[in-house]
Amino acid sequence: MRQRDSALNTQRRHAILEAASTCFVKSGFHGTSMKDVCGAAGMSPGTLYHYFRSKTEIIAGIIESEADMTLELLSSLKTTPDFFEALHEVLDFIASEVTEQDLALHTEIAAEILRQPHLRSAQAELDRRALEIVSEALSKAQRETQVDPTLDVDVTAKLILALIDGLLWRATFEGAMTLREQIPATKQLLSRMLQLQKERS
Amino acid sequence: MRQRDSALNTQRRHAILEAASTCFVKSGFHGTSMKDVCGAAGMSPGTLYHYFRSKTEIIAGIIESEADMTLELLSSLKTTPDFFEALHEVLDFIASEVTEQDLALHTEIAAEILRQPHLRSAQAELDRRALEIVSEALSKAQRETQVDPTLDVDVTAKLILALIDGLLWRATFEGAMTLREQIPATKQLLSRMLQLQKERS
DNA sequence: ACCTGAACACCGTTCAAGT
DNA sequence: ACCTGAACACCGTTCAAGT
Repeated sequence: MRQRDSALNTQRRHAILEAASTCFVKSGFHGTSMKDVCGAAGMSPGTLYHYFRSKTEIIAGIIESEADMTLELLSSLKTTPDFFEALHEVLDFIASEVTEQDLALHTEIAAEILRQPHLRSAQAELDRRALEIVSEALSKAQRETQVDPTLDVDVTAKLILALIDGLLWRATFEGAMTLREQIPATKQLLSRMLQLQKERS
Repeated sequence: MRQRDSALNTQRRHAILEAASTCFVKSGFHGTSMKDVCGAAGMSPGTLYHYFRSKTEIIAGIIESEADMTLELLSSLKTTPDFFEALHEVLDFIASEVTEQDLALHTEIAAEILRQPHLRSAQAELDRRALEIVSEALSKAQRETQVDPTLDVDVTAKLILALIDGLLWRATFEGAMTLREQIPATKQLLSRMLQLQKERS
């Protein structure tokens, strides 16, 4: 994407993303003007537009760095010997690391993803990769008879991700504390959903 | 909220909401200017601002009418003799009635809810009422031994709503068709989650 | 190339003036 | 009260000019 990548270039871009994140958490995406970001980053509008072509591209930069972390987190599901233990670790990580501040930024990002077609297709691509990781992890767990082999892995993977997305969405309104309270029940739900079923009536 | 409610008043407000919805579906919330809404509704800016104090208040009006439908849909869970049948009907309704256009409007609404504090607290209030309905329905189903009595009704109700929200959120990127394909697996998941458990191991 | 800051186009909202 | 449309304040972005 970027043609040149000098030390100055990456340094300035990073500084802008940091400044913008701070502003977005404090005042929201639309509550902060480009002038605000310029002030926080200590540069003029012309300079900022030299490194980012638009306000949306700044959000895209923030999304990109968050996406890497998400995919890395999910990857542990593919390498672990115990699928359920790894799944619990993922949920615990979300519960412990997600602060009110993170949720505020997540909210601003989500709102802008919903609005901008370009960001939406980037998110769709991220979702596809996340889905692939979880599907493969489920297949592996099925082969090792840890997970009910009658389940369709793609559909099941989508449900798992939908559940996590829904929990984060609701945490936006109810706060990080309520999210944390949901975690044990979520683990139980996933166990009942995925584990080998006994014959029943 | 409104002090006077003459026929002209309600009629004009309704016309504005209709015009705005059409514009938002076509161009998005930020893609449509107040001038666009004025044109679609056939009135000048001054007139529009006579009936709605701001662009946000227009979205608030749309949300209000959608919220009523949501709560009414969930209410069937409380009155039904068969909880699972009613739950399946709710899911089927969502799958059948939600068109790509509905999702587009839902997306714009969601984005703005995330952004505006005033809308967020309105959404939180709606969530609280939805939660109450589902919790009560679960309690009733437990008393009638249709649902596992060891489950915490509040936590379980939140999980059900989170799952539905997550499915709708993902449908935003993957389309209404994919949502429909998820419904059978969602029913199975909810059955495993809620039904009386046989002893195991 | 990297940077400045004034200038431009646009949009949400207001308000003096009309009926 | 209901309505008009010009005017205001603000914001994302650009560009001539500098180094």
